[in-house]
Amino acid sequence: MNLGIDFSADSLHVAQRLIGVTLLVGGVGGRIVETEAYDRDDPASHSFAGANPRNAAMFGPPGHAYVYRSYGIHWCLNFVCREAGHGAGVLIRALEPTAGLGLMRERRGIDDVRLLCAGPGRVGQALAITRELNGLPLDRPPFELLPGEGAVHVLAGPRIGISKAIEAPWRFGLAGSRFVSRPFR
DNA sequence: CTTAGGATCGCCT
DNA sequence: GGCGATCCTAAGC
Repeated sequence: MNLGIDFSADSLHVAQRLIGVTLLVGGVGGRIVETEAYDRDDPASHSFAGANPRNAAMFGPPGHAYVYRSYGIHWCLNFVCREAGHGAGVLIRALEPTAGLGLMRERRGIDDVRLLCAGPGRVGQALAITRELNGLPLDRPPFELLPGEGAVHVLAGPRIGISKAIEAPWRFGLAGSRFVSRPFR
């Protein structure tokens, strides 16, 4: 049970509910300000063509991590949704840094807070995400999810960096946040 | 401000 | 051999 978030729900629902929630990995992280939903019948999803060694965690139990290597360089973090075997998930695209700023600056090699976690690859580097975390449950260390404060206004728009299903408005963000990877419009 | 190229891994045809 | 759920740097308007 994480904050009343039901990870067995639809990835679209989970992606919106995660906005405003604080994500920490080993005590380092911040408030989630941007997510993207992916689903099994979604041409842009890693799970679209079925399970393989790389995306296996996406077909595992909900409420666990799916970590993948992007462009052979970056590590990106997803939260698995639906039931085991379905293949849905939510990509964590950006955080507003709130905890472990010094460590994140060191790992990223930059000072600008605004750019520490503004993008899925940057989140991975700042939180030291690696394949060791792939498949691990989100309700136990090193993961920690903390409830957001008050109501949040969530914006939606097309997902970024994909070439299929480019029109689906399955990217979500915290209205007014300057920590998103790209503005909503 | 926008655009272009390189880095580099795993699964695909 | 091709192509990404990306990011950084450099160069051009």
